[in-house]
Amino acid sequence: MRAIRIEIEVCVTEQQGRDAEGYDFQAIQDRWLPVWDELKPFEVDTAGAAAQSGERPKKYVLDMFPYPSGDLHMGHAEAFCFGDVLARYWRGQGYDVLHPIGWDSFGLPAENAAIKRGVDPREWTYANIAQQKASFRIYAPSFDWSRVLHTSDPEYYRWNQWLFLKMYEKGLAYRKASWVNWDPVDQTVLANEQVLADGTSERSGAVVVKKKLTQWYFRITDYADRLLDDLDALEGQWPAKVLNMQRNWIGRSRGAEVEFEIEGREQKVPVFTTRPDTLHGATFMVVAPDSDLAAELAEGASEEARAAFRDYLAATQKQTEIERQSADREKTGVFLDHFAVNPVNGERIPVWASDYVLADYGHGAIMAVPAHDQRDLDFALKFELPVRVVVDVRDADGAPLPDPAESGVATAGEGVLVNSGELDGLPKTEAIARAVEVLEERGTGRAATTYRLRDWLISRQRYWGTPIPILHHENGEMRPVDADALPVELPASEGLDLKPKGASPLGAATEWATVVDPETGDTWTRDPDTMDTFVDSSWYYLRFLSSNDATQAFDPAAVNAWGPIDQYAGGVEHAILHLLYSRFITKVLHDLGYLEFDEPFTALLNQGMVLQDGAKMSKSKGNLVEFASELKAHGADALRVTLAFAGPPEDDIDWADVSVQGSAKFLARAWRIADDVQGAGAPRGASFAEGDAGLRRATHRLLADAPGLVEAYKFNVVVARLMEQVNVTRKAIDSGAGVADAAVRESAEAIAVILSLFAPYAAEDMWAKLGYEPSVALVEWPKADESLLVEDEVTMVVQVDGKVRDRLTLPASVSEADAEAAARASAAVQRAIGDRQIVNVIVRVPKIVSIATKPAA
RNA sequence: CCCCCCAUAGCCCAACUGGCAGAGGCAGCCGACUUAAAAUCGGCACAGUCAGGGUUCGAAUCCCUGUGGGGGGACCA
Repeated sequence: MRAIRIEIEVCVTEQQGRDAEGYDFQAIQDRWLPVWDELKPFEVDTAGAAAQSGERPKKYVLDMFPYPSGDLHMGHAEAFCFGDVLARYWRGQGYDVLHPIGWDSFGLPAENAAIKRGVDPREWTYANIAQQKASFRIYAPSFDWSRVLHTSDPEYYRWNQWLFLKMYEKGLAYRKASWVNWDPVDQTVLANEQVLADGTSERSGAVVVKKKLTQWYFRITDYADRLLDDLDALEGQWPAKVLNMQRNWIGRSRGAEVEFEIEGREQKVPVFTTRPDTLHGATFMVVAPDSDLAAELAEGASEEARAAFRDYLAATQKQTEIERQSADREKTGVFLDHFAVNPVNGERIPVWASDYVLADYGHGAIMAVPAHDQRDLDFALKFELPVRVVVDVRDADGAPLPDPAESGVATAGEGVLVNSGELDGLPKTEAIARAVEVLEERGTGRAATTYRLRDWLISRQRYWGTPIPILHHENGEMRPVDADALPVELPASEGLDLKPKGASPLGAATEWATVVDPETGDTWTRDPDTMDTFVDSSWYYLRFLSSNDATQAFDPAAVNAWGPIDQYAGGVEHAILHLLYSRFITKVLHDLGYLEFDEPFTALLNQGMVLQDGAKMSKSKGNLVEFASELKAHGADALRVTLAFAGPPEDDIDWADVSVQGSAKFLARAWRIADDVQGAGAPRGASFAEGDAGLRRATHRLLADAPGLVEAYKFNVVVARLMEQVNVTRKAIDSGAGVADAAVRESAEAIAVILSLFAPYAAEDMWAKLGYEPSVALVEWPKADESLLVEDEVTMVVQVDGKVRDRLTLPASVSEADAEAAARASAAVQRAIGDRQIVNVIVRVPKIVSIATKPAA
């Protein structure tokens, strides 16, 4: 294995040596990197009046900023390739493009690496950032390097703290005791969004357990409706998949809240249901065993019932999320020795506790309608509770479905209400509306909506994050850190035990944590938790407009002139997490008056993953393709072209399916055209008008089509079109118009300009060979000449009964009548028609004539 | 169980959104160059669009059903 690798490298080296006069990516990279370092072609002024006047069109193009866990990998290569194609494209269309870069540099990997190796998380983090910066420099995305930010810099996270305090002021940040997701490996709490569907942590992979803890939350549920409804406006601009995921995640459910009286209890119990129409079929009530209500009811129950409940609750809490979620579990539960009163018919119904009811959804209690809800039916059959049909549901043939009590299958479908008093005879939808009216009239219920979305748990019991700027008094009082005392800087990690142990390491930094009020002499203690790093990334895009501003989080004027992001690019793994949080914070900042817009990302491109042999690359699987070695072996251009050409950007790329050599070959062919023109071609500034018409048409067709293709993210097609253009230009040089023809120069220039989206080095070198100054990245695209696009002659197809029977060469401007006449005159067409009778002729000039026939009468 | 997306040459992928199934690449084959190979250059071949039904003069494209794959949600009331 080792030997083969060396041999290959030797081959490559020899090849480079031999091609010294030809295309040599290494020499080209070495030539242009220092020039670009000097030129800084992508720095933009966002603060000046001109930049904010809107006189020149702007585009804010952003790639999701990287986490500095080691060097860049192929995933980064792909993501930043696509974002850069778009940034470069808009520059070529005459836009002022802001394309910044930064690092999402707080987070657990740094801390875990620090624990493992006994180094400061800072050192590890900033060393990795330096390495990634160096790799980026060679990979050469068109970043504005003047506005780099790192979220772990105090100058950044001080504004994170500012944001937290703004949220706190508005009541959007609060502390509560609740059952939370606890990661037993990383020893910290997690937000709901960080727990995977299988109940494991998205970070550590550990099975998440539930703990009751007091934690900080952001009140994202206040924004649930807006976060859901505003997705509609992103339709077509965001991938359908992400919109679908966000909608599912927010999970709005409309129905009604019904008040049930419980015998022997003053307060009524509210219950959420999507089917208020089936209230007459509610034959029992179920409450979540871990809810306060269950505990309270058990308290007032018989000794026996109380004991049974205690055992049941203990058993429930021992289960992991995975056990709890496993499909078709046998229903379990205990009778709570209480009865509720059905508000519509006064019926006395038993109250049970069962773990199929969740404490934190709705009100933690349900009305059970076993006839029309499978879960309730399973429970009713297990514990021999009554089942009453209140909706007459029929099958497709109109026959009544079997009685659920007999069949064991609940009937949840459409039907007409029965046994339901005033609702009898109404179809389901109308019955729901009427039921809500009745409840409201009687004051026993109202229309209501619930959400799957939970408030965002933002505190973490770890070191490497933004300290929460809150002080605690021993009397339980809390107060925010004064704005002028920000940032609350992290204490040095030296001397702190960073090992996960369930409590924040900051709590042990006694000197740091203790604050004495100079006026009162009172002692306060700093909140020991740090913020979820998704807080950091929820607003970083605003900071880029003024990343060096020490006086404010962001400059509202600049942000409103340049925001929102016109084009965001990144991985689908953030479909919910980052994108939802960022949308939320943007809406909050909008409501606080800082932002004119309330959606952060106008258009979103999700790139797929880079796989190897059908599997995600990983060291443990041994299928890792190293970005650094690929970059060294093939150069930045060939890598970028390969990634862009592999397929639609949102599809996964299997590295086994693509050919970097193929891309290198294409680049060499493209480059040689400029080389040929430099040697013997038309001079710079030559008039193209006299050039070869056929080649010119191809060039202008490319210029006409490329913008639409780029804007539709069809980068693979643009590269294919460039390959085609290189092929026809080669042909023109070798066996056509010849290298001196002006059309060849025109084509070479167009290739260089469009190629610069994908292969900035090769394109820059071509541009220089064509006699121009750097940088090609700043050149506005030549416009397609419409007059060159029209063909004089076209091939028109004639179909008879759907089959192609002839192809006619006709003037492009042919009239419908002439086209039809020509079609009818064709011998092949006449043969196909034979003695059949023509019933219809459809003419679409200049493409097709379609003749429909029937047998002669 | 519910929702969303996808299926085109051996492989990766195009097809102006209803109008000749093929742009591009990989792999393959033939030829040129070479002592030979690699590289390079020139050329060739390859599928009727997952299956079935429907709408239409005309369907890869629209509709229905199914199969296969990917993703999301899910004891959510």
